Amino acid sequence: MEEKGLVNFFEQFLNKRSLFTNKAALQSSYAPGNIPHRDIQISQVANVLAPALKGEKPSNLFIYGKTGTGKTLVVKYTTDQIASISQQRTLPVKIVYINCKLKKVADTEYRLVAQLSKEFGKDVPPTGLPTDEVYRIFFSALDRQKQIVILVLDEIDELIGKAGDELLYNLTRINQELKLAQISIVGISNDLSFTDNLDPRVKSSLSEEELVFAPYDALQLQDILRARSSVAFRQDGVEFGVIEKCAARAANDNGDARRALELLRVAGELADRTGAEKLGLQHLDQADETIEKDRMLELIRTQPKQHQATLYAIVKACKQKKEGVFTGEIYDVYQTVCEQTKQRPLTQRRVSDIIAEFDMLGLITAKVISKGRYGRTREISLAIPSQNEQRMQSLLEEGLSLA
DNA sequence: GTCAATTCACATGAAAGAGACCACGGTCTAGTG
DNA sequence: CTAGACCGTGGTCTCTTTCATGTGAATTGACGA
Repeated sequence: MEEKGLVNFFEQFLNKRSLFTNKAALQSSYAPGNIPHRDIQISQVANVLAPALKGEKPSNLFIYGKTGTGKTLVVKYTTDQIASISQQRTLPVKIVYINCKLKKVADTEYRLVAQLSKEFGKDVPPTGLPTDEVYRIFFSALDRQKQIVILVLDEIDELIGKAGDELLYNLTRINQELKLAQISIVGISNDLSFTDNLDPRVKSSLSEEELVFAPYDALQLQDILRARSSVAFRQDGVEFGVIEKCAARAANDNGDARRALELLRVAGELADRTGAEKLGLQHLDQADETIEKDRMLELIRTQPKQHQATLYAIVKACKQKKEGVFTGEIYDVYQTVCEQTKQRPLTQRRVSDIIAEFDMLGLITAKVISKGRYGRTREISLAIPSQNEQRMQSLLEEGLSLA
C-alpha cells in the first residue's frame, strides 16, 4: 500500500511539468552572455585594462559598489575577453582572480600571497613559513618570464580589514623590483568608504583609476530579471507582475541584483514543489520569508559553541524580561548556561564582544545606553520575528545539547 | 534651584597568551638485501 | 641501507584573557538666591 503510494508519488513527480527549464540561470555562479545596463562600465574597465594586450602595464583600478551591482560580473566578463584574446594571439597576459573573502584561501596576507604563488605554479605550505619567505617565492615565480599580470582582488575590504594595508603597499611596490613581469591590481570593494582609512601612499597608487557602480534601479532590475527568467523558466511560467514586484523589492533593498535573483529562484522552487502551474505573487512572499528564516537559522547553526551559549542566554533573558536586557544580566544567565553545558565561561570582556558581533549580524539589536548613575551598558533585544523565536531556541538547545 | 563633581557598569582598545595547525629537518626503528 | 614513524622547532592564525582607559547621564552635594 505504502509502496504503491510512493511509486505514485514518483510517477507524478516525473510527469509533472517543472516550472524551470534551466535553473542555473538564476544561480549566482551563472555567467550571462550579456550584462544589461553595464555597457559603460564594461567599456571603462576594458579601457583601463586594454594596454595589457600591448604588453604595457595597465593602471591599477579600483572599483566600488554595493553588493549585487555587477562589479564582479563586469570584471570577470572583461578579463575573460582579455584572456581569450591573449590566448588566441599568445600574448603574455595572465589574469588572476582571487576572492579575498573565501575563508582559508585568501583572507590573510600570508594566505593571499601563498595563493598567488600557487597560481604561478609554486606551491607553498598553507602555514609554517615566514611571510617574507612566501613573498620571495611569489616574486621569483612571478619574475620568471616577461608577462603582464592582472590581479583581481575581489572583496578587498575584507582582506584589508583583517590583514592591514601593508599587504597592498607591498603589492603596489612589487613592480619596482620586478625585472620581467609587471603586475597591476584591480581591487573590488563593497565598502564605499574603504579607502578612507588606507595609507595615503597605498591609496594613491592603488586607485590610479576609480570606478563606482551605482545600484540598479527598479527598471534595470526588471530587465535583468526578465532576461534571466526567460532562460530559467518555462515560457509563460511566470505570472504577470512577479518580475516587477521582485525588482521593486530588491530596488528598495539597495538594488542588489543577486538578492533579486535568489528571491526569484527560491520562489520558483517553492512554486515548483507545490505543483503550481505558474509562479505567482504569493510565492514571492513565501520565498522572502523562507530566505530570511533559512539565513538566520544557518547563521545560528554555524556559530561556535560559546557564541551559541551567549545567544541562548540572550534568548532566555529576553523571554524573562521582555524589555531591555543589559549586558550584566546576560552574562549572569550565560554563566549558568555554561555551568549546565559544562563549558568554561568566557570573560565578560569577550562576551561583550560576542554580543556586539550578534548585533552586527542583525540577530539582536544592541544599543549602548547610559543609565547615568547606574552605569553604561548595552540595551539588548532580539531582532527576530517571534514566530521564529521558538525555532531558534530549540536549535540552540540542540546545538548545545541541552534538554 | 543650579552647577560641577562623582560614580557606576560597562564599552572600547591594546597587548600579550594559549593552543591548534603545519612544514621541515633530524633521529629512531624496523624491514630488506 | 633505507623508508617511514616520530619528535622538536619555528612559524602563522584565531580566539581569549589581562590590563587600561573611556564614557555619558543620574546622583550628589556644595553653593548661592
